[in-house]
Amino acid sequence: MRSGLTDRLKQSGLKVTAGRVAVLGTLVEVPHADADTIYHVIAPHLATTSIQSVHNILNDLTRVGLVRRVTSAGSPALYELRVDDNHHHIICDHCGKVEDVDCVIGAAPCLEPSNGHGFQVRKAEVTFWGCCPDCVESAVDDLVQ
Amino acid sequence: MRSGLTDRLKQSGLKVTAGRVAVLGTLVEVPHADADTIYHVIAPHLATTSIQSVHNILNDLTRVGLVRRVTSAGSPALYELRVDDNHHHIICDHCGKVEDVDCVIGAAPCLEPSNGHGFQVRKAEVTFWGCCPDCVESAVDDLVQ
DNA sequence: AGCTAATCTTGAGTACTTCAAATTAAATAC
DNA sequence: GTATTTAATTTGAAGTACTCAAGATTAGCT
Repeated sequence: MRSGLTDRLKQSGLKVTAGRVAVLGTLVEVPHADADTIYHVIAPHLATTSIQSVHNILNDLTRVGLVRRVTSAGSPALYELRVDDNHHHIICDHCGKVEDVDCVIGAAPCLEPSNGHGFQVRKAEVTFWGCCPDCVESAVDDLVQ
Repeated sequence: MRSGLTDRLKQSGLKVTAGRVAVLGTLVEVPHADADTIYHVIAPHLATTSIQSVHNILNDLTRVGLVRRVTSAGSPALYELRVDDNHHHIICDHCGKVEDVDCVIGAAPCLEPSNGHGFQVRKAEVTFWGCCPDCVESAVDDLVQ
């Protein structure tokens, strides 16, 4: 299931190393993982690696576009395998679970701000915050915007 | 121009202290400021305060809803005076400048994801990334998604 | 197999933020 | 106006996420 990981590295001009394949492999299994999670997944298989190396690898992969970095309020950065669609994320307020969301309402209405202040808009990120099904039962909270 | 700051604190059940008024006053002047910026603005007027106190105050103000915390990739958190509309932000890739953007395209299309994975959606955050007018002249970069 | 540049390892260090205990100040009651 | 009570601030320490840099190692090429 992790076929082509080495090919993707080569095509991006990166050398194929055990660490990079392991990080990519982890992201195949865990769609949204932070650096620490990835480290704990691969550490048993790569005894000599470290959390710094994982950050290093993730930076490299992000730089060449194999991986996408997602930062959300008050949590460590998450990484996901880059898919070239413009999907977004929904995050659970309670447990922090992250799910992908296809771009809202048909086309991509969110890609054009009504007033860009003269900015050249390059991309738009949409993050939904809410309560995941598992947490909905436990509490019904304030619905402030 | 900073009339009503003390009233807002009282209405939120917070005691009116010099530090809180100063932080709110700073946010009136500087619409998007991080904790460090706020500290440097108020430090000359409140010699005994500290960056930790500023964080403390900002947390209190955020908790009661007087201030909104905005986190963006790779930068310290920014704070702004809460306005109860659902406006969003556009951030410059180069200089980090932040501007407000009214909610895209008329109503609030972004508040309903096409597939919520069963989440109870509470709010949506839209962040636009681009190049501000000042930086546009210097470089025309890659326009990746 | 040998060379070279890229990559990893290791340790230290930085930025931002949080925590906790003692001090201080604001709001209320007197 | 003063005392009381409760909340807020100060101060120091610590934690988390991440970056930097120097030397050791390894992938990919010839």
